[in-house]
Amino acid sequence: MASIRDVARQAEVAIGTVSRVLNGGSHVTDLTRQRVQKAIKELGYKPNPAARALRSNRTHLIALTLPELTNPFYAAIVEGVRQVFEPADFRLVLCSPNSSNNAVPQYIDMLANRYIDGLIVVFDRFSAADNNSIALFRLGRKGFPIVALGPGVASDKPDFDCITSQVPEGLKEAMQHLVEMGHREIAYFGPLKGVVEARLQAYRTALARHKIKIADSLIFRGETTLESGFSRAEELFQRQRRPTAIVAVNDMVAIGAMMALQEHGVSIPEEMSIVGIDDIPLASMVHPTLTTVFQPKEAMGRLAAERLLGRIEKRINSFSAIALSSQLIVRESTGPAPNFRPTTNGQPSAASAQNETMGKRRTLKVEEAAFKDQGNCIQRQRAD
Amino acid sequence: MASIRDVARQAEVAIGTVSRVLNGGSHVTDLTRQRVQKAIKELGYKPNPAARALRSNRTHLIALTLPELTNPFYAAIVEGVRQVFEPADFRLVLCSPNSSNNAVPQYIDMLANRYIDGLIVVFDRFSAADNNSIALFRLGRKGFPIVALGPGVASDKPDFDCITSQVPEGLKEAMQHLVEMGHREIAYFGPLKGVVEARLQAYRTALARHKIKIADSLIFRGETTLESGFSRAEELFQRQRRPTAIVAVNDMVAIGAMMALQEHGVSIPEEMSIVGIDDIPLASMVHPTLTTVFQPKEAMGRLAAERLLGRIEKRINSFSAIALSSQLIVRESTGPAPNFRPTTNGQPSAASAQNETMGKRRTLKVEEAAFKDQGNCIQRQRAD
DNA sequence: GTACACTTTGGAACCGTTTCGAATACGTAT
DNA sequence: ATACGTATTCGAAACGGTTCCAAAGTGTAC
Repeated sequence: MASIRDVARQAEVAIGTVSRVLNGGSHVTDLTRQRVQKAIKELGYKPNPAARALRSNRTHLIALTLPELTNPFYAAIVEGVRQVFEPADFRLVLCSPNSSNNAVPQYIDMLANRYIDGLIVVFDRFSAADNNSIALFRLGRKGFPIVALGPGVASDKPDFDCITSQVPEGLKEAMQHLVEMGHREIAYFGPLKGVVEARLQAYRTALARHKIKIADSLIFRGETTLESGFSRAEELFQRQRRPTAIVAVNDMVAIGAMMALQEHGVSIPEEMSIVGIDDIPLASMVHPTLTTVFQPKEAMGRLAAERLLGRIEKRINSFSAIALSSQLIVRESTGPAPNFRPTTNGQPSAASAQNETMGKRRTLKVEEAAFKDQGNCIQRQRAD
Repeated sequence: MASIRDVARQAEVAIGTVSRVLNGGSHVTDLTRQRVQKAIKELGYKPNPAARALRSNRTHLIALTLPELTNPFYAAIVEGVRQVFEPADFRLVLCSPNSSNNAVPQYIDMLANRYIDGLIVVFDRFSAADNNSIALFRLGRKGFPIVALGPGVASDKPDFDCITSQVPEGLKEAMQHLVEMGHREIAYFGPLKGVVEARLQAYRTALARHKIKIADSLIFRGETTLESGFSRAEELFQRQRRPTAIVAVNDMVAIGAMMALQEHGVSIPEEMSIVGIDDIPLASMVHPTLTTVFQPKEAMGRLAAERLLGRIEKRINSFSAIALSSQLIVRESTGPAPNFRPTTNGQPSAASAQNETMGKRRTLKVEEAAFKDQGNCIQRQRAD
């Protein structure tokens, strides 16, 4: 394998000159530059990244920890991150959790040990106050480039950037939407703890605002997977009384629930309305299409990547907590509750009036593209 | 940051001695070893991976390219790979395709440029004869540690190991299963080209063996995603005549199809039988549970990792094409075709006899665990 | 022709390991 | 006490880049 010395010999210049051609290239005549580039091409020379990393303290490697691989929400974030780091000539390392342990410790380790130049941590459903986070805070304080990313990461005084989206606000809209259509028994499917706890909290707050009693029996504890949504929905059929709507912690859970309901012949939204969160591609492809709280996933990924790159290149040295805007997208999976008649309509509600021909639900067409590239609501910022 | 010199000074030994304690540790007295280890702990010393990589030509980094992130099939493979590389103190880099380009080129590059010590390429649905593969073959010939992994990777004379599973054989069983239950119009959902082409071929061969005409109208070209399965199944409803069974290129497609069918009120398997391939966890959780061709995913990952590790450590220097066994798992999503009566039964077939009470389908209980850790059918092998 | 400023190039030092030949310490046989 | 073999330990030389300082080259003004 050709080294920089071979190139220097071939081009009849000093190794320092070759290095200068390689990086930036200032203070080199065109003539010598061409000679060097010719030699590089002839020898098929590629700089040794280990040597480079050793001398410059830059591995040009970024890690991105993901709580799970199979949720398309994360795929969109990865895409956004990549859009920033690929042009900057950084390589991206994806880290998923082991079967036994969480993904984070291993990659905290990689950061502390200079395998990677920076770390984007996508917090999972577990508490942000666990051991990993403590290690993360410590590294952040020491100045390692870290960005936290995810649904509802909350930290009062972060030692790194926190990028999130305003899901609770979007969820508030969603609850409003359901209540307006007469839903009073609204179930929640999802974890009770961790970074998505804010969603459950938003659900509760919204119910309280509308003076609807919060029934623990309507809160279904589960994971964030399709499977979990499926099995929670199955549980509904062991009950004598069912809710009229389900709010799911994310789209995968919502779609899992839809699958189970449709299998049992429950028609959506006539008999049951369903709301998801994320707006993954699948949400607009299933039938009925899924009403969901849009998150600007790629924009979150891009923003996280830009902040991280800024820290690595020492352009940025303040920490921000940034929340991108999030908004309800009404599609086909939500409709009026069974028996619901608008209050302006004085008729008594028919006993079990739901059927295929019942008045078609209002379908707001939201301009989705408008969200795709925005989101710039900086909430807090503090100096370095 | 403490370096090996700091440790040597603190422990009052030479740096070479510290290095020996770090690696293996032969030719060191217990006393000095303890002194060194004490110093390492006191200083919080961690070897610099860049320096290590530079000197030893080992980055201790392995890349694994995945065609897509969201299919659980790949998650299982990742898990198997990890089981081998984590104990060996290698770090795993996951690579997913960009929105614009394939994942492979970037990571071929990483291998050629010594960012990583080895590469496991999971071939995607695209042809194995494209540009990437050619670059891969070249690197393989040059002796870079590479293992190819995936459903139906075929190469007569590989310059690296190829790990696959005998899906065509399993699919043959599945077709047999369907034909025995009276199915004559069996659709295929999946890509027509690429490494999964062997599946379509197996489907065709099986039909031919049973003297069933192969109708192009029953071959539904699609992707390998849930969405694709969903939309192909939707297309069925635009036809006046539908098949009685669907064979899908993988479980995600099969489950997508199930979703669409159930939404339209088609009961499975009474009106439509469905067969998947892979046996992802979801397959045994949906209702009805999915009949599928099991692939030993973790075992494939482990085997690929072991071969790769062997090459990296220069223990192995031959190339093998290894196919692990794959087998049909019959669950609930397949049953007798509508109108089907076993030939031993002389009764004329009733006009549209399918209903809930119709004779329960035969349900083979396959001992799944038996597959989990085996699969050792070496097909071809050639010396270095 | 000489002094001076400025650009380009050369060459050495350094980054933090591993490795290997040389040096030392130690134990045993003579 | 001396010689010798073996088990440890030392210390220097890589590995392949980047960076910085000094040297050389070039052009302009006097």
